[in-house]
Amino acid sequence: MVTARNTRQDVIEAAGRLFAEKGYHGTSMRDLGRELGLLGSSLYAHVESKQDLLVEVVEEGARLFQASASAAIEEGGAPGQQLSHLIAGHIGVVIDNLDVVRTYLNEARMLDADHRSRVIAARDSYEQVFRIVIAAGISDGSFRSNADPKLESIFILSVLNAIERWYRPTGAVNRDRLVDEVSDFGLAALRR
Amino acid sequence: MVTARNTRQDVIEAAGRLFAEKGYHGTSMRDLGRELGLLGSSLYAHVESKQDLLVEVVEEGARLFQASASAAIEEGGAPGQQLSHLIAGHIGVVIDNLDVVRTYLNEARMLDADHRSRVIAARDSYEQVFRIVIAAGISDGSFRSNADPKLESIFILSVLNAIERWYRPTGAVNRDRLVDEVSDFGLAALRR
DNA sequence: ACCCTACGAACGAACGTTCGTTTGTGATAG
DNA sequence: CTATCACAAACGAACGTTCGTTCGTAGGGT
Repeated sequence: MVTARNTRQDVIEAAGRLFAEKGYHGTSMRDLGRELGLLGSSLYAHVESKQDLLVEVVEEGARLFQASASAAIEEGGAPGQQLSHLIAGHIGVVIDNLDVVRTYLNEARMLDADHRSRVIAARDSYEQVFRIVIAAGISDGSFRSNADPKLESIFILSVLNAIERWYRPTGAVNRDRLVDEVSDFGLAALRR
Repeated sequence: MVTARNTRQDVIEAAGRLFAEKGYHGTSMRDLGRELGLLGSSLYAHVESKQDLLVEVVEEGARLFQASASAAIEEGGAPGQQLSHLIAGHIGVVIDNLDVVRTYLNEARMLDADHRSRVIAARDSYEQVFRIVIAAGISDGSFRSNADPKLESIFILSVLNAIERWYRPTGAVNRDRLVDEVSDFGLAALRR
C-alpha cells in the first residue's frame, strides 16, 4: 500500500506555494508543516533550514527562465520572431509555475547576500538575451531606430513579470490569448 | 534649541522606508525604533500598532495615485495626450515617493482583509481611468482597433509599476528621459 | 535489522505589545 | 528671572507568544 509520505520535493513545492502567498517572512516552519499535514520540526528530516527552502525555490525559478531563453534562441529566426519566442516561453514558465515564479520574483531579496547576488546575476543574463534580440532588430531595421534596447527590454520584461500579479488560471484570458496579446503589444511598441 | 524629537509622521516615513526595503514581516518594531534612534516600545507613543503603520503608508500610496489620475484627467486633451499625462503623473508619484510606492505595491497584501479590499478597490478604480482613456482612443481611431482596453491598461501599468524595481535616483535614466521613453513605448504600442 | 519519516518536548532568541517611570521642553505664574 | 506645572516623548523591564531549530524516540516499509 502506498502510504504517501512526504519527500524533499513535496516540502519544496509546498514552500513555494506558501512563500508565494504570504511571503518568506510571513510563512513559519509550522505553517509549512501544517500545509503538509505534519509538525514544523518534522521538516528538518528533509531540509537543512528555512533559508535552504527559499534558495531551492528561487534557484528553480532562475533555472526555468534560463532554460526558456535558451530554447527560444535555439529556434532562431528574425529578431521579431525570436522576441515572440522569448515572450511565449516566458509566459509558459509563469503560467506553469506560478508559485515558483512568484517566489522567484518577490522573495529573492530575502536571500542572504551570497545567494541573492547570484540570482541577480542570473536575472541580468536573462535580460541580456532580450536586449541582444532587440538590438539586432534595431540594427536590421525591423524595429524603430529610436528605441533603446536596454529600456525596451526592461519594459517588455515588466509586462511579462507582472503577469504573476493578475493572471488567474480560471480567468477569462487563457494562455494562447495572453501570448498573442503580449506579443502584439511588444511588437507594436517596437515596430518602426 | 530644538532637540528634534520624533513625530507620528516621522515614524510613518521610517516605516515606509523599512517596509519597502525588508518587507512588512521582515521589519520588527525594534528595527523601526533603531532607525529613529529609540526603542521599539517607544513607538507606541505615536502609533497604535504595527498594522496601523502599514495601513497609514499604503493608504498614502493610494491617495497619491488617485490624486495623480485626477490631475491628469483635468488637463483634458486627446486620448493620446491624456495617456501621456497619466504616464507622466504616475512616474512622478513613483519617483518622488519611492518607499511609499514600494510598500503600496508589494506589502498591501499583508493588510487585514478589510483594509486590503479597500486598497484593491482603489487600485481598480485607478486602472479604470487608464482603461477609459485607451477605449476613447480606440473609438476615435487614434489607437489600433484590435487593442483590448483592459489588457492594454494592465500592460502599461505593468511597465509603470515595475519602475520601482529598477529605477535608482542616481542612475543614468533621469525623470524626463524616463517619462519620454515610457510615453514613446506606450503610444507606439497603441498606435494604429 | 535497517532506514526513512515523523513525532513531540524542549531550547534560546525574537516577536508585538503593555506599563510605570523618567526626561526634556514650553507655557504660566510669582 | 526664576520656580512651577503640564504634557508629550522616550525609557526599560516585563508579558505572553511565536519563531527557527535540536534531539531523543518511535513506527512502518523494505
